[in-house]
Order: sequence, then structure tokens, then C-alpha cells
Amino acid sequence: MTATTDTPRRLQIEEAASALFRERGYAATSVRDIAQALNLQGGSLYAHMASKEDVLWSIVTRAADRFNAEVGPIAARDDATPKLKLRDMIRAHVNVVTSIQKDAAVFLHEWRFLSDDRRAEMSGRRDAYEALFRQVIAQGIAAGDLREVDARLTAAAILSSLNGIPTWYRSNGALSSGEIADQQADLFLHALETDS
Amino acid sequence: MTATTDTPRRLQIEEAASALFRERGYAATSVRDIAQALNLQGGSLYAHMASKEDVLWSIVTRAADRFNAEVGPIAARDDATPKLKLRDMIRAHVNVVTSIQKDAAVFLHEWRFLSDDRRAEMSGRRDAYEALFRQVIAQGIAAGDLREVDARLTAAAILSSLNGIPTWYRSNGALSSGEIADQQADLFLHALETDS
DNA sequence: CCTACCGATCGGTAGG
DNA sequence: CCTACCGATCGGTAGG
Repeated sequence: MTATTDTPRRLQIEEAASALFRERGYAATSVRDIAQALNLQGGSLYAHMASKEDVLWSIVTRAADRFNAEVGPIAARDDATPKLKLRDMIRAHVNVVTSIQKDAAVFLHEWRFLSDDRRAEMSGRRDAYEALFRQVIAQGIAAGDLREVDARLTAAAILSSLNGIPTWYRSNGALSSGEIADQQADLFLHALETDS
Repeated sequence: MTATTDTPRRLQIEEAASALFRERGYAATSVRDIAQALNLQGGSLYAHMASKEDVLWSIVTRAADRFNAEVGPIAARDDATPKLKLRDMIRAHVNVVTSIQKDAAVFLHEWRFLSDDRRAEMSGRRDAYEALFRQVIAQGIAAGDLREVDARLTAAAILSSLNGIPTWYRSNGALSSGEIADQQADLFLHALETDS
């Protein structure tokens, strides 16, 4: 399972699969498509993977881990106001979707093709992640730091907005990843500014 | 859901297909799946449709027509400020995604499985639709009615946020369609409020 | 990692 | 609208 000689090939498979899953969708991508991208025969891939779904699982969990690793610690900070935490969480989330754009797109759109068990697990992880945003917003409202909004709807609105970025972001586009991050953070912090 | 006996067969097929395309995705839904939902044999559907993709096209164009019909006239109004137009456009867009939730979800996520010609046409229509929002925002900024933001990014952010609604909206949920519409409109109008 | 193959299923058609 | 079928392709395996 952890043979080091397998690792490079396995990673190549995951990278090729991530690009194809993103372009065509998981269901419309065949094992032979992935093999062809690596100049291999279809059956040859099974020396490095147990199933097509296993590759999807690797991509999806890697992306989920990355979001948690980048955003989780910010949400857990106790030396900053909810407002400042929310701003940094938004920026960190944008940074992840732009820096692992393909994996993020697959994570966001193809996870429903996982088997029942894995889909349920990932559903739980997604809920917990969204709860990080919901809770920071709720804390901000309780502290009088943010305007009184529906925290659930607002967290969903923010994440839907940020998760749309992989569909249009281009690394050579008009806006850099950092500019997008700043502008998205500004937009939603303005939206949650207390009226006064 | 429950097709009445006097619903034309073609419409029944599109309704069943819309539900299945939304749940499983277009590529993972077979013609036999659609037929089974209507207690028919797979081949029987071809008396009412030329191809599986034709049914997708019907669903997608119907949804696109609906968005344009509801939002287009608001964007074209010349008796309201950009701010008020944007507010009503957001509300109208939310109203469409909640009132034709399944078709809207298919429109938003499955249009990439259209043939090259049709996908290109739909891509153009989507760009033109997003431009309605972009232009109203730009008008609002030019008029000093809205805060100076990147109109392109902001229009994308708003639409991504609104287009996430079909993934979590439930007609018997805590928030009504109208409440969601109002809160989304409030959120983004606050986000674009001039600082002063 | 390849060749050759498996059973299953796909979109679609013929002929009634 | 059904039965019966078409060629193509699917994910995955055997055996080297």
C-alpha cells in the first residue's frame, strides 16, 4: 500500500484524473481516458489503484484536509475579534481554491460520486467546515462586532461565493489570487458591518 | 413529481429527467433510468425524444429563458436607481432558483454536458445574463449610488452566492423563498453601500 | 506495464 | 409503447 516506488506514478494518476474529472466530470471520465493522458493502457492503472473511485477519494480528501489545515487554526484563534477572524478565514479559503484549483473544483463538484459511506463522511466534514464560518459570524453578532444577520444563510452565501472562484479564476487573469481574496473579504465584511 | 395522466409525455420525460439529472448528474443517468421512473421501457422514450441530450437541452433552455424573462425587464427599467434595480434583480433571481429548483440546478451544473454547439450558445447566454448584473453595478458606481468595487468580481460573487441556493433550499425549511430573497438582497446591498 | 479478455451497461434503432 | 437487438464502451481482471 505504501510502496515508495508507487508514489510518483500514483500522484501522476491523481493529477491527470483531477484535470479530467474537472473538465469532463467524474462519471464522464473513463479509466482509459486517465491512462491515455499518461501514455498507458487502461488496465495498467490497476497496478497503482484499486478503483477509479479510490482516485476520486484521494483527490477529495486531500482538498478537504487542505481547507481544514488552512482555515481551522484561524477559526480557533482566541486573540482576534470575530470580524478579523472572518476576514482571514475568507482570505485563507480563497488562497486554497486558487492554489489547488483543480483539486478544489473536483472536491466541490464531484464528491457526490463517492460511494455511500465516503459521501456520508465527506458530507459531515463539509458541514463541520461550514460551521466554522457560521460560528464565527454568530460570535461576531453576539459581540456586537457584526450586523445581525442569519448566520446560517450568511455562511452559506459566503462559501458559495468563494466556491464559485475556481470556475472563473485564471492565474494569468486580471486579478491576482491575493486581490480576489482581499476583495471578497472586503465585500462580505462590508455586508456585515454594524449599521450605526 | 407525480405526473398526471394528461401531462404530455414529453413533459413527463423532462420532469423525470430533471429530477434524475439533478440527483445523479447527466452522465450518470441512463435513458433506462428515466424510462423506469415513468414505468416505460428504455427504447420507448425515443418516440418522444431524439436523444438524451435533447432532453437536457429542453430543460436547460427553459430555465435560461425563465431567468431572462424574470430578471431582464428589471435590468432594463429606466425609472429606478441602480441600487433598487439590483435589489429586485437579486430577489427575482432567487425567486426563479427556488420556484424551478430542479431545472435550475440542472441548468447550473449539467449544461457542460451539452454538445459543443449548444454549450457554446449557452455559454454566451450565461455571459450576457451575468453582464446584466455587472452593468447595473457599474451604473450604480458611476452614479455614486454604490460603493466602488470591481463590478465583474462582485457580479460573479453575487450570482455564485444565489446559485448555491438550489443545493440547500427546502420548500418546507426554516426560511421561505421570500425571506431568502430579502436576506440575500440585504446582504449584498449592505456590501455595496457607499461608505460616507 | 501490456495484451487480451470478462460481463454489464450504454445510447439508440428496427419492426411490429 | 414493447421486444429484441446493434456496436461501442464501461470498470476491472488474468496471466504474463
